[in-house]
Amino acid sequence: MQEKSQHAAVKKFSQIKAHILDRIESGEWDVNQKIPSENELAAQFQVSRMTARRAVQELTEQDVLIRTQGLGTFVADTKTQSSLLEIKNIADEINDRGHMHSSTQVALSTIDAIPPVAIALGVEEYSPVFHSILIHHQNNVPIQLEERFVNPGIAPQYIDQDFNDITPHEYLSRVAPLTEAKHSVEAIQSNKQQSDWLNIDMKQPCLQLLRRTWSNQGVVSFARLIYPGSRYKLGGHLTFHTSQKIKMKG
Amino acid sequence: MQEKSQHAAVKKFSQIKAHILDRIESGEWDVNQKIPSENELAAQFQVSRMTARRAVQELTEQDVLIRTQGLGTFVADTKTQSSLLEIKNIADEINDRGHMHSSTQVALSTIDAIPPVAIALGVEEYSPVFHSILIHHQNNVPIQLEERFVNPGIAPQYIDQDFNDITPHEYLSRVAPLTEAKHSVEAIQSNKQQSDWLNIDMKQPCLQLLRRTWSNQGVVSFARLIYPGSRYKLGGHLTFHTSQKIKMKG
DNA sequence: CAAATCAGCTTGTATATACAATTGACTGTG
DNA sequence: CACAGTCAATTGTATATACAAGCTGATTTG
Repeated sequence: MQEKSQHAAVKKFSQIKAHILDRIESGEWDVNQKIPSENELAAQFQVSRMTARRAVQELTEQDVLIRTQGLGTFVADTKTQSSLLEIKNIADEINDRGHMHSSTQVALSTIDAIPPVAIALGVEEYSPVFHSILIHHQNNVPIQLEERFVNPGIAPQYIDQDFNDITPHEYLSRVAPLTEAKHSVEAIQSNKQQSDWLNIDMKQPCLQLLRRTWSNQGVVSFARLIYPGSRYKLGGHLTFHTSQKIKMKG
Repeated sequence: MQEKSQHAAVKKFSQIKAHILDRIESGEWDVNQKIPSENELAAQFQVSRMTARRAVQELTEQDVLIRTQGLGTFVADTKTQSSLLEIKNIADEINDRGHMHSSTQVALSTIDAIPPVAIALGVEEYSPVFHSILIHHQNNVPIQLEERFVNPGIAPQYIDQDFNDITPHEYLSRVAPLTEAKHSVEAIQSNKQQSDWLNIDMKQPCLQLLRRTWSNQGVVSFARLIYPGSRYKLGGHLTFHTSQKIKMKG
């Protein structure tokens, strides 16, 4: 069965990025500590210097590292973080961390909108809406259960898609560019069905993120995203929030 | 020292970036319009493809351009959105909702910093730090368990306060104005002690929010905030920010 | 001793090349 | 006409190489 799809293979430079991030997040490499040079990384990972350089370069652009010509590369101070949690889509988040994202479509159908769904979507109660369920994996481990209700008036072709090829978020962004989104986060206990899909024990604590998205035509979709508490933290990583930074010369 | 002409001092890839930005800002290249391919730019500027690529690549990372493999490079829409969750302190949040906030001090002492706490606070392992535990209520119902570790070097009088009168957050804001904060959110199961304090059944799903706060003197405190899943949702708040102007250096 | 120089490391810029992956258009076949 | 296959263009990944430029520490020189 070919239900599974890999939206991206893990590139060499991504592996090196992930390795560097791991060392930093584990505390093995402290702030201001010098990290291996491009040549050392290249030798260690059996890649060319240019490939190692790319990994280091991209992390530098994200303010994770600081480089000085002639001196070396150092772990950046983490101070420039905001008190805002950035909610990104799961595929980008996984890829940004240098891991492999894949997803499995579990269901895709038209259902009658029960009142809470109808209210969230702004449609008539018991009118038909699209309903999809996907499981997202990081390195083949389930990390998010995505249940989504979609307004058929705004994305009428949603039902004809194959979400093994493209994520619902990606598809919806394409057909109805987002103008607004609202989130809420809470802790819940997984039920039997959810535990099965996420491959965790029953009644484990999970993060539940509810998201409503708008385009200029109205509410596009209402999604319930469930993450196993043991495998996911929201905002535990650097929120590089392209701020206009003052650069100081030391 | 050999003199160099100013023209040679400007990097080639920078010249190409400037050229592309000029075309976009002058309106010559409209939004969504296809721009010359890497090979065309390389030929036009008499550089290698990799150099032209670098210019286009950097602008893509700044959301000025959008690239699609096999298709080409296009001028991006000037608006990008990201949704951010705002984390507020519990007392303000409860008051903002028009409810009554109260808190109970459970513990306040000096302890030796075990390694994870020491790392979070940026102090020596097993050096003394302040430790407080409070329960916050909304309309007399427990809604947050606050466990906090405080850097004594920055708030030496923390240990002498009575946190039935003032919240730790309020006190710390007063003595060491916060400059930065970092959060992570996850789902956990409450243990016996936590369940008792929050007056909930054991092993209920809870939101755990970890917060590190900085002042300009360093890490002020590290807090673990636990909310019963049944009583609290982290509020969704949306922010749009238009892309900032890209300034070229050099 | 103090200053200048040099050697050796680092990152920065640039080139040339190869092949993979994706898209869209073209083309031949039934 | 419909469809499948092919092909060209384009971006994506990766390598190998060369030299420039900046920093540090050791060496040489005045």
